[in-house]
Amino acid sequence: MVVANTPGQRAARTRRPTIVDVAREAGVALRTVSRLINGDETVGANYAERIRAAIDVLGYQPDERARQLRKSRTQTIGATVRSIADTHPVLRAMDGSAWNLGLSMVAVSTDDDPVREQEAIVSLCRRRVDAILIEPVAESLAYLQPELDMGLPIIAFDRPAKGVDLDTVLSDNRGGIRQAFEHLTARGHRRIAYIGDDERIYTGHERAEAVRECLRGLGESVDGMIHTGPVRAEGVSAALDALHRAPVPPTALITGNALTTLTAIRCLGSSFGATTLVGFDDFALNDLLHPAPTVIAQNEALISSTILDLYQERLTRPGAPTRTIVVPTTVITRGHDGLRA
Amino acid sequence: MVVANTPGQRAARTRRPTIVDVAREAGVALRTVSRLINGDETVGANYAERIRAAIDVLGYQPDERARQLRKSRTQTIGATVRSIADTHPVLRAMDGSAWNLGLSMVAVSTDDDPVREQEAIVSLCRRRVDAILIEPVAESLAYLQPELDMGLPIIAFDRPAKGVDLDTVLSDNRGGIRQAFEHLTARGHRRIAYIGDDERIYTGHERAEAVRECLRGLGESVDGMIHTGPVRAEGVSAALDALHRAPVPPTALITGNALTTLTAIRCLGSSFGATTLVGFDDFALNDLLHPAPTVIAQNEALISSTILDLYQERLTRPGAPTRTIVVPTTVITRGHDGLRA
DNA sequence: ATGAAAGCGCTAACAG
DNA sequence: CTGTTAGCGCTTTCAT
Repeated sequence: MVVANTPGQRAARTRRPTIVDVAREAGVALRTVSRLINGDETVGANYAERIRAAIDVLGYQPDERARQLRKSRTQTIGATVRSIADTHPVLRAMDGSAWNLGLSMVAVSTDDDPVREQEAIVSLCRRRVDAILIEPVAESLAYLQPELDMGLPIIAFDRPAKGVDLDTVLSDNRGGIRQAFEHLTARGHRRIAYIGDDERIYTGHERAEAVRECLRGLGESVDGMIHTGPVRAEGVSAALDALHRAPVPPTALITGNALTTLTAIRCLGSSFGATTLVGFDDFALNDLLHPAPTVIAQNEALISSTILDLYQERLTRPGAPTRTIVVPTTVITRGHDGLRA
Repeated sequence: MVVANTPGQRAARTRRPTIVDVAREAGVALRTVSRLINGDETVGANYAERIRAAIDVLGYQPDERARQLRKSRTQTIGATVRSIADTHPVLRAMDGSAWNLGLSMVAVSTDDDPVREQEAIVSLCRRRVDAILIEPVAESLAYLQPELDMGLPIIAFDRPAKGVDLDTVLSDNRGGIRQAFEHLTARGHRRIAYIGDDERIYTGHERAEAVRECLRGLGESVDGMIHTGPVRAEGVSAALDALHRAPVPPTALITGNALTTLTAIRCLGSSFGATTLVGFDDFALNDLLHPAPTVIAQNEALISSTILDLYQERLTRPGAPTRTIVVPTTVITRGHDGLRA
């Protein structure tokens, strides 16, 4: 590790200028500066000029904390998500649209741990965010009720919140599985297997359940075709083995979420190319794989704008009944049409 | 899109309790509540109990804005990065270590646009973050000087800042390229080509320049072996073609960053497997590719801890000369040892 | 159109 | 060990 020291010293510190300094420098009242900053048109042009000059020469920058403390609004919406590290697509989409509404977004990770979830929510409340977006984890979010009563808009997404009545935006998990089945049956598959997330997780449950329904609808046996549990290499590998050794092996596989899809591909190794696979969730770099798997993609853009709509409406009519909105998924067909499992 | 309305109405709002409410409820002085909240041990046990009960019954949560306004510290460090969407590995690493120091991190995107960069920095200053971490973009960051003078620690990473003297943490770009050459020459390659980012970008320049040095060191011609420019499919594709049609085609290829590596793999398509490739930067899902490319990885953990060290030292000795620290890279050898370009 | 003054919710001197 | 009080920097009535 190379270290280079630059000789120059740093200048001595000056106090950070406040709005009072600006007012003094410009020779006007504090109030007038404030009005100019907040875009009030009723400031004399000559005054405005003097103030702007003062701001410039002092390098004044209003203190956002003080401003927010005084106004009630924070112009910030907070979000709790599984992991801030893996850039949640919904958040990414929201960040853009929120910006257009003059809102900032701040996200914090829960690691799908109820304790961390509550810490995250508390931290957001202490920052007095204008709204909270939650990808719920805990068995009960009843502790949110006081916040709700105080008028804080709280919206659940991806999974419904338990123990409390929240505005909610979900993907159509069952519809997505049906789309996967349509894709596969159109290509002649009937014996379709599923490997997915723990059924204690809402999306895991919904998707597995939908697979059962579809299989029954086809008159196919469900037995041994559904493998769910925490997504880990061993589990997926074992499931794959079991499927392979089944009396009547499946001809196609549906994986329940992006991580399962990736894990399955890793486990399949070179036999991946010979497996007909449809994955729930699209993921980055998907197209680099050979063959690239067909996926059921969630409509993050629509989910994001729906969340924002719900937020706006909640502001308008704080007492209105909560709503749950289900957003459809889409099949993205890629070049993966092998015929063997 | 399915919409379900839940009949329940929301309760009327109550005012959010303040520290005064807690004091009144507990029948103690405001000051005492404040001391309890801030972990002051000198609060009578019986009082403490009463206060805790009051906090609980009122659902009191201290206002972080007010607290920060009063204290000078924000306990937050801000960062400007190319894109907040693609989870910067350094930030991810920093988030963890910062947490251990009781610091929060807030990141905002620049899109490598100097205007957005300045907006981002200003926004962080207005939030009065305790320090700013910058992945510099602008031709001159001289406008930061007043902030520096006011004692705000500002640290550049990934590339040096121009027009201002900042503490800086860089990867050893040239060393990384040398490592790539060592890896390749050990496997018998001498005609090594390079496709990389625009040389107007610091890392792009350093890496391309290092390739030239290495090539010359081997006594090989540099002519036509180096292709740099904004990373786009057409450019990379054209470069690949040119390389392929060269009088003496290269036997190995170095790609200058993750995006170039991915783009090259896309362009190579099925001939990827027959290409000897070493990429600068590791990337997610790398291992899923066949064959998985060998990469020069940056040491994000070390970069992150170095940044934090620099920050701490700057707090301790505000006037000290700035330092530039260069962090070594590592070769991650993966199963990609084909012999043709 | 502008100026004086109150107060957002909190912490930290300073006395008791 | 506890209570009173003065601000942090800003917005915002309320008069002028």
